[in-house]
Amino acid sequence: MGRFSFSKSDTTELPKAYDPQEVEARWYARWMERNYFRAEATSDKPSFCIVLPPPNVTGSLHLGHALTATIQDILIRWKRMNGFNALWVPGTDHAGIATQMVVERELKEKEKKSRHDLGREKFLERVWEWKNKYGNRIREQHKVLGASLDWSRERFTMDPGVSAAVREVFVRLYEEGLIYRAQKLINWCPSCHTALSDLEVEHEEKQGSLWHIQYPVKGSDRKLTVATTRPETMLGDTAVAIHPEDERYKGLAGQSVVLPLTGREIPIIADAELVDPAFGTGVVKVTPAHDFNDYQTGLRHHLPMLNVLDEAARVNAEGGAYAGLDRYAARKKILEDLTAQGLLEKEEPHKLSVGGCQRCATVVEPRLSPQWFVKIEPLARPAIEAVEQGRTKLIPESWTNTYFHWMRNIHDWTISRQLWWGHQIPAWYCADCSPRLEATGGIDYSRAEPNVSRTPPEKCSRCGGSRLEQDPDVLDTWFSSGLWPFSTLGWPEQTPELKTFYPNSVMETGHDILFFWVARMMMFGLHFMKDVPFRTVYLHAMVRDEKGEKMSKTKGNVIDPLDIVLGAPAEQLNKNLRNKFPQGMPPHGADALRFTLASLTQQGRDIKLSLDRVAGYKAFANKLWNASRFALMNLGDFTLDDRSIKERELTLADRWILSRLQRATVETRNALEAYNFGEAASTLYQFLWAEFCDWYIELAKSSLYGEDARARDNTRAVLVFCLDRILRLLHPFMPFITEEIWQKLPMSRPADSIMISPFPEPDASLEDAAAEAEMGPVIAAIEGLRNIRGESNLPPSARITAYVQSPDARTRELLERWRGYLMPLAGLGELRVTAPGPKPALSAAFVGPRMEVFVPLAGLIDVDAERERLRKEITRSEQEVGGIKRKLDNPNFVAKAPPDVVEKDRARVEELEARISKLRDNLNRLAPEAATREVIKAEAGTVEAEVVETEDDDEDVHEIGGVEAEEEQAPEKPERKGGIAKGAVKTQAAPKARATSAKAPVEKAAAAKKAPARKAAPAKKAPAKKAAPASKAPAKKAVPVKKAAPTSKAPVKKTPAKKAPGKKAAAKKAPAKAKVPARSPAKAKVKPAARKAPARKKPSASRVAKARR
RNA sequence: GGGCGGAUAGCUCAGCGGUAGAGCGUCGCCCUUACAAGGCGAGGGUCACAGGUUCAAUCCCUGUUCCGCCCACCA
Repeated sequence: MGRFSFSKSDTTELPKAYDPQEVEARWYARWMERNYFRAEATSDKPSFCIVLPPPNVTGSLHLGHALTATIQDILIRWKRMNGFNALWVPGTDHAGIATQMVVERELKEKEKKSRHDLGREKFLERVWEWKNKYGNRIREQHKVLGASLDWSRERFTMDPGVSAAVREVFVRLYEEGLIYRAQKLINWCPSCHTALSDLEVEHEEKQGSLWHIQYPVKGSDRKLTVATTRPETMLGDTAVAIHPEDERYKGLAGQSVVLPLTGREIPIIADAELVDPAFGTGVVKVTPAHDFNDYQTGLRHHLPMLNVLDEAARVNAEGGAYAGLDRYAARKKILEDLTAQGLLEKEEPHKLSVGGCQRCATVVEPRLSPQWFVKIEPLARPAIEAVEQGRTKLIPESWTNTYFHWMRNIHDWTISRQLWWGHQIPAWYCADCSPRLEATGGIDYSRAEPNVSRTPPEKCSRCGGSRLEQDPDVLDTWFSSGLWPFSTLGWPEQTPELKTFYPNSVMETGHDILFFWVARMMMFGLHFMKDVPFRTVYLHAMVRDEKGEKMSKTKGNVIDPLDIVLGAPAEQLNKNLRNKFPQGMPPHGADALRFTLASLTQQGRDIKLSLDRVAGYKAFANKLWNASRFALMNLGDFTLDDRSIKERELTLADRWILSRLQRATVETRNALEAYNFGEAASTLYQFLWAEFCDWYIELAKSSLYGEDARARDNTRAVLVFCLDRILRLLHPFMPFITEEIWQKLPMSRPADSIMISPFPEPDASLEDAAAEAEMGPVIAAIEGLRNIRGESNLPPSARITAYVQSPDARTRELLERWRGYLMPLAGLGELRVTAPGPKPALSAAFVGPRMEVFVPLAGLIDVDAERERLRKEITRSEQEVGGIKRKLDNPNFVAKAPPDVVEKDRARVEELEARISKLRDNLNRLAPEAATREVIKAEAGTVEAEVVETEDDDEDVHEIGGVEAEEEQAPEKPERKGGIAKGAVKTQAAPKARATSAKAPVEKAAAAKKAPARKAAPAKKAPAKKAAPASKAPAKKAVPVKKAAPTSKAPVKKTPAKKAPGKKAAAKKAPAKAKVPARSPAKAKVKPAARKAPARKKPSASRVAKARR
């Protein structure tokens, strides 16, 4: 496509805060209009295809769906930007039981009717109406999330095309003998009145009882005691079993017992498989029609199978006196009767696992009935092999074993359901030649032979009769979804789509449907397409609430993803959320939700979604917005041309950020390639915030605001270049905000939307190790200075002077050259870079790599805090060096560890020791005794401040007191020693000379101003402001004008009064004080404890360390 | 009864042989002209417990204890 050049009108200034609502609504519509989601079967680009796991049509998206949509959209957008013909197929599932139940419930509530009252045809019309009414909701929700689905290919599992595929598969499997009909014991839901597959039964451990019941042996006085958890099934007993080797019951096999209550006579059989002599009494009642074990036993021994329950699990006519009773009522009655007859020996507590219906939780009843089955083993075998051979790969890999285990122990699949909503089974029974039921005269389906056919047959293949009735049952929902990877592409027609997009590239879904769905797709895909349905299966975790609990309506902890995105009034929220958001949930935007979900993605575990996290990523979006806003505000009429960025003459910061960008690009791509969405997200988060915003933008200001027009334009170019790349890297995660900003960048665009422009390629030539190395000292110096400032609680407005001494000419040259970075970022008023020499007296010091940085204390640094800081640094370094030395002292280590590791440690020791000695040195110079005797000579221009000999110059001390404001400290100053405040005092050695010196006044101003502004009095700092400036700091330009307050020192005087407002004097000081005394002891304690802390633990330092790496 | 995960900072989680990282929360200073949904600084961890392998273990092996999940026709 052509290039779309930037036009000025596009660059409206960005609003100050990002408003996702407005932006998101706008872009989705535009993408749709322009057909960007459409993938063509005829494209010559490599194809990449994902089919969306079809949600239930009548449902509504939950967070699990949002996770699915997010991950898949990331993959699709990423691939699309990488030049793939990326197809993402949307669709919905008819979800048999679930949907039918919903409609039935409504019918009952609104019209007090059952589906039988309506009849099949009418009822199905209702369901379709329902589907048409609610079926669009899913689509709209996906749009809100930004999912780039190809809506032109949307499918529904009961569409004519997909239905034809279902019939085709059924008929072919039947013809191949892989689908059969049989009367077998299956799982039956007495409430839904349908058969269920094994998977649809959920087992739960429950506390039940084991009842011991006596069965009189026929023709003797002996009684056999059986143990059972389900006494009601005794009505259907057709034998009693003992273990053949059991001495206790020797000789009984072959005799019979009289079944209590019914008087029926049943045989005693010996069966080693069923009976475990050690369990219970060693005698088992056998009920083949109501228990899977007994069923097998019944087959082995050719026992009669006596069904005593009806479809609702009530006792049927076979139950004699108990007929009509519900199974549990029957149990109760039976136990009572047994007790009355003295046959109930005892009842003991017993834990057992009970199977419940997945849909309605009703306890499932094994039931003998005619059903359709898929003979699964022949289909499972190739599906196992495909994974064994790696033709399909599961991610995380740990699922592979689970998959194998299940597939190797798989049972035939019960596919018929006694429902109305679904694919009616394409089998017809002949009314002329089928066997009839005696009772009703209807066709006896358990014995009838079906005519299986793709279309309704004209006549019966057996007798030629034409009165054919279709099998009333429908297929398991998963039968049709199992075909999804090819049925959506037009199969059984040989469409171009099928050719282009099968096998699909990735199947992305929750691990909870590995068996339900993924395994079935594998089997069907391999069988009918002769190839795996997809190359990769990515299984994501389950989304839980922030406490790790499953979200469910009954728990009331469900969070609707759309509420997170769009916000919601309080009354619409669940109770937890309502507590958290009494005013209603604020909108977070789809981008923030998506980024959150992507970040939380990690292998094989539950995802606990916390809204605080979402809020954090909303802030991230805002950060991106504002960084862009900053750029746009500072671009002037600049437009980035197509010339390579490297041809420009770049500053250190420019080169550095480009190098970092290159690394972030590689890392992001690698992470995505490996499906590490969380890592990709975190890489981008860190890069944008901690490197681009925290460092680059700040550094760039020096050239952006500078005089040099060329440098300014070059930095503008780098800004735009970086933003462009960042936005593209981020686009798959945050499609909306990235598009919105990208459209405003002044540059020529490769396409008119970011979503179809190329994903950033790594460009090794941008990597610039030299630039990263050069940034090292700059960053180190800035961080060291900030640390000093921070520990003394200096306000940002206070300018300080820094003396940097480095033995290394290169370092000195660098710092000198890039002083434009150091000064603003470290808040310097003045910077002197020299070779090592005399150190400024009474100064705070930072020992960095190949450099020492000094900040004269003159009036603003808290000496006590500074000492503390140094001690801390020393301790840390000592601890680290101690550990390493211990290692080096071990001859084995030196002998066996790789030489580079040893070398590294040696170097580290050297470095640390040098550092420690410098730190000690600096600490000593701050020793209270020393301090009293030092005088700062470093006045105004005298860079080379000298350590002044010990002259007792108390002036500073006095000054201190005199230094106004500063302090209310006075009162709390702990003891003084030799006139020097020893406690945490903002001391300042302020020789009178200082007054004339450059900085001093400034700091004073700052200090003064700060005092009043104490946060203690949150609201009004207004007055404070005024008061502040005053002091002797008249002219200093260093003082921002605005701050420089009016005139007189009068205000200053006032300052003392400050305690009144409750500023620090009152509020903060007090606590501080308390802290101080406590501090020492505590400190002592802390110190030892702190031993493990390595020197560079400060986050920023490590961040940068990383950055430098 | 099998199998699979997990146990790391107050919380949620990364890291997975060379003595620990993020986000949120906490504490301190700041409304500094991109952003207070913000900036700067700080504090916070015997990496569940016990053995073993190794020069070196949060990381590998074994066992234990707790959590969680899956599978299983345990009368």
